[in-house]
Amino acid sequence: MPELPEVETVRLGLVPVLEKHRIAGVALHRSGLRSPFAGNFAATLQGTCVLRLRRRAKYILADLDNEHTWLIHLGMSGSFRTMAAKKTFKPETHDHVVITLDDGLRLIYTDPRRFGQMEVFASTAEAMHPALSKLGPEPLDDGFDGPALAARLRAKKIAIKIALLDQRVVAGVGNIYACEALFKAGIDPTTPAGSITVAKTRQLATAIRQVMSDALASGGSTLRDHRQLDGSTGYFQHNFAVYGHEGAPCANCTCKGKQSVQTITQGGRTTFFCPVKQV
DNA sequence: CCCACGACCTGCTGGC
DNA sequence: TGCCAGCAGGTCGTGG
Repeated sequence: MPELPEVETVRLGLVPVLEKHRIAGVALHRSGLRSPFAGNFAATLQGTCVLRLRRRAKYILADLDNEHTWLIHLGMSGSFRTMAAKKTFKPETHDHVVITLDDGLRLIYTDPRRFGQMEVFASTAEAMHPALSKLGPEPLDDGFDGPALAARLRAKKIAIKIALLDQRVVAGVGNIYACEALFKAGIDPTTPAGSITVAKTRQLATAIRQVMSDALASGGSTLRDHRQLDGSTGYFQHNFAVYGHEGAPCANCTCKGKQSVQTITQGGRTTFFCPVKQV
């Protein structure tokens, strides 16, 4: 599912469920997700209180009261739902992790494709964590602007679209929002990243921030799997200008529908763009 | 270091 | 109706 707006939407939904609550029980319904649950995963969570939920890039981080951090990545198809612990629970096929909270709520993690990730690590080791240590700037943080982005793109020869998917360049951007931001900024997705002008780089940074915050305000985008905890969908998918619109006139473009949205494959993923606006 | 590509998994869609 | 190729919001490892 999940790029920054979807992950942040899920985090916000988890806050009232987890923060200041004690984990009474952890049940694992298989040995792992993308990789096996590391050694003491369930035992380390068991009995701890969640102090705070944070997000970094596409990771949700829960600070526990035992000096450990619980890391969650939703992969492509991960989602959470809750149900009262009193109810009988019969796990469905892809319900992999079931957490019981001290207030009698049950939190269920479902992930059909199992590209997700869950682990616990000592909080002091966060700065050295392989998945977290190399991440680029958060696009919604104050410091993210044209120069900050330019510094990460400098000298790169790879296509800008591919660079935007690199989490070391900007954190939290995925295929949808990379396409949408490049459209908004009017940049050809195949442009070598390091050759984009200062002015265009500034527009791109602004476009990334705008797309991310607009999507967040809409609860993210639901193509298939993304759900809030109560099962409701995001609705930013209705505002896509180009993503998923191959052959259709792009929104608000100078081509006025005469040209249509086209697709190319970059890095094995589909890029949607307007050949008139994005030059 | 850079980059292209396949692997990891399941489910859905569209074409035949 | 059934089967199968192709594709899907992400990351990681390998090889050139």
